[in-house]
Amino acid sequence: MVKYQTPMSPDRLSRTFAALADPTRRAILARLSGGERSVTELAAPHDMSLPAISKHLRVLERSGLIARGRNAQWRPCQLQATPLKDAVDWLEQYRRFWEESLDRLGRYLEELQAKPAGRKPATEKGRRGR
Amino acid sequence: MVKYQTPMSPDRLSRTFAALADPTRRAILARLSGGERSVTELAAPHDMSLPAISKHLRVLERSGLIARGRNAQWRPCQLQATPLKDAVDWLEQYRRFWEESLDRLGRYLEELQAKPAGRKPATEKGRRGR
DNA sequence: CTGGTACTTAACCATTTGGTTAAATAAGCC
DNA sequence: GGCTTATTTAACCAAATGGTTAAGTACCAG
Repeated sequence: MVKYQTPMSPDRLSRTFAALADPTRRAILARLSGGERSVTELAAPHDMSLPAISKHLRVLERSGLIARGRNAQWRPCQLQATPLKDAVDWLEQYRRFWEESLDRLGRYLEELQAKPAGRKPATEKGRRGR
Repeated sequence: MVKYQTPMSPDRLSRTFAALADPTRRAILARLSGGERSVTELAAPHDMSLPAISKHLRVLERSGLIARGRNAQWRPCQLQATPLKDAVDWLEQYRRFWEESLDRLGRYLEELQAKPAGRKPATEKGRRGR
C-alpha cells in the first residue's frame, strides 16, 4: 500500500529559512537593506535572466521577507522586518547552547596552548567512551 | 544556445539555512538541545520511516548542525554550535533594520490609539512617502 | 555461528526548485 | 494608436528534496 504524499504548504518559518538558503536571494536582501530597489536594479549584479530574478523575488515575497509596491512600470521591492526577527528569535533559543559550547572549546584550546606541545600521556588511552 | 547548469555545491551558510527550512529537522535539533540522542530516539516522535529520519540526519550533518559519533550499534547525534552561530551572525546584520522598522510600526499604532477612531483628517493625505 | 537490534543504502517516485527562452502584460511617451 | 521600458507568465528541463519499501551492514549477545 502506497501512502499519499500530501503536498503540505510549509509554515512561514520554514519558508523564511528556505528563502534564506540561496546566495542570490541573500544578496538581494543585502541590497535591499540600503532601501527600496526596482527589479532591474536588483537583477543588475547577477549573471542571470530577469525571469530568474523574478522567481527569486516571488520566493522572497511569499516568505514575507520583502513586499512589493507599484510605481508606474516599476515594482519597487522593500525589505520586511518580521520574518527576519522571527528567524533570529527561533535561533536565539540556542544561544545558551552555542555560547557554552564555544566557551568550552576556547578554554580547551587555551589549555593546550599552556602545555608544551607534543606531550602524549599514556594515561589518556581509551578514554573515548566518556 | 543552451547554457550549462553547473551543479555548484552550496556554501555552508546556504546548507545551514536549507537544513533549518524543515519542521522535522528543527524538531530534531530541539530534541538534541537536551543532549545526545540515538537515531531511534530522534525518530520516535515522528510519523515517518527510519530511512526518512536517516536522510534528515544526513542533511543536518552535511550542514554541520550535528555531528555523529559511534557507540556500539548506536550512532549518537550531537548538536553543533558553529553553524547556529554563523546563521545568527548573518541575521544580526539586519538587527538595526528590523528594530527601527518595528519601532516605527509601534509608534504608528500608538498614535492611532491616541486619536479617536474613525477620524479621517484631510491633512494626513499624501504623507505615506515620509 | 546465529539471531536480534540499530542504522544505512539502494532503488524508486512525485514534487519542488532554479534556471532557460519566448511570449504576454502594464505603464509611460510621442 | 504605436513604440519603449519594466516586469511577469508560460512552457520547458535538469537536478534536488522528501518520502516510500526492501535489502544490506555493523555490532552485541547467547
